[in-house]
Amino acid sequence: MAKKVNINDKKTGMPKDEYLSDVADLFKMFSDSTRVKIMFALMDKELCVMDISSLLNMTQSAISHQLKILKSANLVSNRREGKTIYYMLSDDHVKSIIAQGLDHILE
Amino acid sequence: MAKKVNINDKKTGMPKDEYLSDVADLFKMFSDSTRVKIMFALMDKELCVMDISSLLNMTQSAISHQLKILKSANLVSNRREGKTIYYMLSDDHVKSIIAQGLDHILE
DNA sequence: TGAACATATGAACAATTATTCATATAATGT
DNA sequence: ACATTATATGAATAATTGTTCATATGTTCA
Repeated sequence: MAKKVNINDKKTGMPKDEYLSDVADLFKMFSDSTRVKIMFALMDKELCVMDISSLLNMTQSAISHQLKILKSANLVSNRREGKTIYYMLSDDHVKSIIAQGLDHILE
Repeated sequence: MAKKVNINDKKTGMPKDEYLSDVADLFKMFSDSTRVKIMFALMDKELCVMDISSLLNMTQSAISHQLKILKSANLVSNRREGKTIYYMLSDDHVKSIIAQGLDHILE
């Protein structure tokens, strides 16, 4: 039988503060339209920084800053190929979270 | 045959800016731990403002402000019963979004 | 080695935001 | 009408955050 980890607080019955804070931090990554656009663009294929900045019509610096934030949250990863650095989603969850968001607003 | 609404931009092939901004705005509602806690608490049952503030150990005012924000995003609704106002989730999407967030961080 | 290109980074700034405090609104019971 | 209880709201404040600008780092090729 699989071990069941208890994430709930004994008093409130809710998940411990830490977990719900982590949930909020996760969604914070999706709460900025630039980041959402970046992640959406990466759903199909990997892209380099310049690709993304011209696709979104934003400066290389702005994109680079946001990519760093997404990477620190482990939502994107990258690989270098010569001078170019390609970014990709690091997790299928990203796709389904965005899909669910679109679902909700289009309902 | 159902009518297919095109939400994509012709140039980029991505959903139009407006939609991805709306997605970001939706997730912004889930990007604050107080709001996440409130919505989690409302998953089971409706609660009045005082219930929520004592459950989360926060002031009535802070909770009231956040409830207003959630209501303006149509994520919660309320009903009055005498002096008391009960809040509830207005949408099953809320549950599944939070569940998916928890899923991701617990994986 | 040096020029050219791709990306990263730090500081600064404006804008947004969550909470607090004080007070207002609304409903109830006496 | 008045005191009490429940909730809402406006202003103020501190903290966080996204973008810009200037510059640094790292890679390639001649």
